[in-house]
Amino acid sequence: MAAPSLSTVLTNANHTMYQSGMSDLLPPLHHGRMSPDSYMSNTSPIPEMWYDQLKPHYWTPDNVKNWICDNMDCTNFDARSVNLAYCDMDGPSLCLMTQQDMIGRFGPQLGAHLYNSLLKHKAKPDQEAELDETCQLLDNFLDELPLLSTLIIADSIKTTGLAPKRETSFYDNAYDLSHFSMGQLPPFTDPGYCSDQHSDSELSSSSNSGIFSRLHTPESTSGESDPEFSYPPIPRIKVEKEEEESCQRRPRGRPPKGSMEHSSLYSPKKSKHAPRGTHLWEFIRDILIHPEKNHGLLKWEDRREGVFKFLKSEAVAQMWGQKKKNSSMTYEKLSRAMRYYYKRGILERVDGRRLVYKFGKNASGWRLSELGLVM
DNA sequence: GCGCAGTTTCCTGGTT
DNA sequence: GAACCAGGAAACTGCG
Repeated sequence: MAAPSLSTVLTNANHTMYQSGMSDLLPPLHHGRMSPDSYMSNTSPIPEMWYDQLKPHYWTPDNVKNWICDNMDCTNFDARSVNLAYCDMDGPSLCLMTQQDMIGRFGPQLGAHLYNSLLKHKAKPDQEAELDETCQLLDNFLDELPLLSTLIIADSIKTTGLAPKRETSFYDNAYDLSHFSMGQLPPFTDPGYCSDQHSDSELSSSSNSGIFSRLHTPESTSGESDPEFSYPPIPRIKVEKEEEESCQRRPRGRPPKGSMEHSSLYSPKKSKHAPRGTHLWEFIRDILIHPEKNHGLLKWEDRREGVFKFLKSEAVAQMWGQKKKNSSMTYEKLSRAMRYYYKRGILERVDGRRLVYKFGKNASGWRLSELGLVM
């Protein structure tokens, strides 16, 4: 390897920056994305290649340095011939550079290589777009639905005997909680499930930050939050007949006991071209690798080993149910599906630990190397 | 229509 | 006692 010196220097410089907390000073990334280093905030070391997950325009100075290092490594370039100060720039500045600028700074060989690499990165489709559906689901789930707030209210009633005061007018339009006493809380309602009745505009009247600020997730970093959400099953109230009819759909799986008589609900109606969607383990993975959207639903126990834990098991199950248009999903059912992954090597057992699972050899897309190295 | 993968639902029994 | 785990069995959906 001809370029260890500068790589080492830059890596050490990065490390010093991170350790000194300077990364906190980096400007926030666009689109609400977190800086790559914060992906690793749980248990993992500093990422060196997270720039690969972002458009060059969003790269931080660290991302740029790592990118340069990688290119020097793969071209066996002698790092000693590069002025370190030339590497100090952020993504937007880098994107403004012409090929001549690159060659001027880094020489004809490395400069041309860097310029081509930059073009590739610019043209590369955003990998995170693949996660948009899950992200959107997370946003919708936390932003539009009363579930978690309902749980908070239920919890509040359970502990104090009093319903918490409502803070926004959102529920006044969509769910008037004052109509519900304990045991008659409004059901988890899926806007996609009944999209005819509830347009996004009707339901999305509050910002993420507003909802998030109202959510209390005190255990989100402790790993001991499930009891917080160990609420009794929320009874479903009857919905308007009109809504009911439009939302009627034969649920997947074995029909609930005693439901076979209701043939109107189970008339064969198949949409051959409905999208299959992601699998459960992919859904879980996508939540895990999007910690900025996670908000304490799941957390990595051991990022390198792929060990993770459900912090709000029922909430995740409800989200999964929302994705699959199945409002009766529970953690019990979700966990059964998870256990089927053991046989297939997608998950591995983690004995003796509740709510803890581990990605297996047949699970992909969660490893740092997969997320950061693939061009 | 068939077969299969991937759940979903129900269930029993065990553990924490 | 509740929540969770394990796994068998049956039923269902989506897709080739």
